[in-house]
Amino acid sequence: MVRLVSVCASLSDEELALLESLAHHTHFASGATLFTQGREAHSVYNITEGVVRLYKLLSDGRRQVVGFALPGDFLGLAMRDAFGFSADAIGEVTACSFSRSAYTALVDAKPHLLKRLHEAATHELTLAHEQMMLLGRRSAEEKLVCFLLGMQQRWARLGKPSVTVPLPMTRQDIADFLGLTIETVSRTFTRLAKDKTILIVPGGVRLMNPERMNQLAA
Amino acid sequence: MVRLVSVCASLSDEELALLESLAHHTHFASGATLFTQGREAHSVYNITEGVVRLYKLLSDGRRQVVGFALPGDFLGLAMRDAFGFSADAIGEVTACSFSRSAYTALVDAKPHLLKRLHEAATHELTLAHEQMMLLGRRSAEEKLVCFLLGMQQRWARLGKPSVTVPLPMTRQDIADFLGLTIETVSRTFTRLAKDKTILIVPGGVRLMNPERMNQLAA
DNA sequence: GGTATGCGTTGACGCAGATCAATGCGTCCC
DNA sequence: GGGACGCATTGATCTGCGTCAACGCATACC
Repeated sequence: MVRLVSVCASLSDEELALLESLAHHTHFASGATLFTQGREAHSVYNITEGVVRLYKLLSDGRRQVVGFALPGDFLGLAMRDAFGFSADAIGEVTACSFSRSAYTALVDAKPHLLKRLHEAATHELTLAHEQMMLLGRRSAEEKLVCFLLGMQQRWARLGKPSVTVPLPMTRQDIADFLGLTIETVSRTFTRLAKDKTILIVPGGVRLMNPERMNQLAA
Repeated sequence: MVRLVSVCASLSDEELALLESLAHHTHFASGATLFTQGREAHSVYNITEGVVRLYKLLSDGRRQVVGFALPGDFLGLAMRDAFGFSADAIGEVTACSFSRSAYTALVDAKPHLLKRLHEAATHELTLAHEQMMLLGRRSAEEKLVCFLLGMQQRWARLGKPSVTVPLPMTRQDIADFLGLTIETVSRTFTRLAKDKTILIVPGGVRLMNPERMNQLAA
């Protein structure tokens, strides 16, 4: 889950063309699986359009969503041989896929590309640490507020800055990302809406009091 | 928090000597701070001896321990300019430190070293995802059992395989790592000891029923 | 129209783990 | 010795969030 845009910024036109020639454009229907935890990782994906849910399962069915991949994000890097988590499409998704061997060969040949990938992985790790703080030490309200601010920032960086944050994932997805239940997520949304901190709109949420939210996210 | 042993396995003798010549051996007293979250990252550290607590703080003092660094682990890689977390010594610690600029130059010059570092970072990310699952979806008992098994494995990989797991960190450190309170950690230890699943010994824990523990960790 | 299915909301109640508080038990230092 | 301090344990009580259950409200299909 690494942004290709930034990764590719260090490539020459020639190298970009090479990368493009290796890519397979693929479409995934809503709910379709891109790949499954534990399966051998043959491909690497770059999301072109849509949102992807990344998650791990426990044997008894408990689920932890480890992230949501947005357009530009790269999937399938963080594994030696097998995928460390599953990924499926939230709504329609288009992606470029690369064969793992071609990807590995390219990376071996281009050290500055590797450097970008390493920077990206390192950034992911920082985000993961933030998420640990959130999961281990924050209240339900703080979790939800941090989530909304985080999604807003991510959409903004993709060139869609807005106080209205699109939330294509279900309440259950959000709950499994934040370590909560669907009921707690729903109740917390309702409470924030009653506060006039947010306004719940179809397909998302409008941030009405970002100042208070930033204060809660501290 | 990346193991230098594995990183360095890909270096030639000459390169290892170069690395060694860049290193400053440093000693830290019990409780001493190696570096602080948010400060500019001038150095990179490799732990030689002892255990280091890695943690983030919230403005109101809530703490999340993001990891424990053991001998061989590398610290200070996951940041562009500033440290993303704080680190301090649990007991006496010795470490090699490298200036950040020397480290950067070396990495730029040795692509295969970079590749090792990237693999290590990627492994860290996988562990971080596991920790998210633990923090978001597991019960107190499961958290503790997973922690103990994880520490046992790490000591084993360092060449100290034993059913007696050393726990140099305080109960508070463990609590802050697992997203619990000190009281819950203490009570859960006591319950596991009454079960005869573990035996609490000075400075650690002896695993008496690894089978049951593995089952709980699922 | 009817009813089935999926998602979200709301309410009543229960419980795992937090909080508050006391006690034990080392080690250190005077 | 004794008391001060840091860490761990244990008990009593509280509470945030989970669980269970009902209901609302779309869209879909017969």
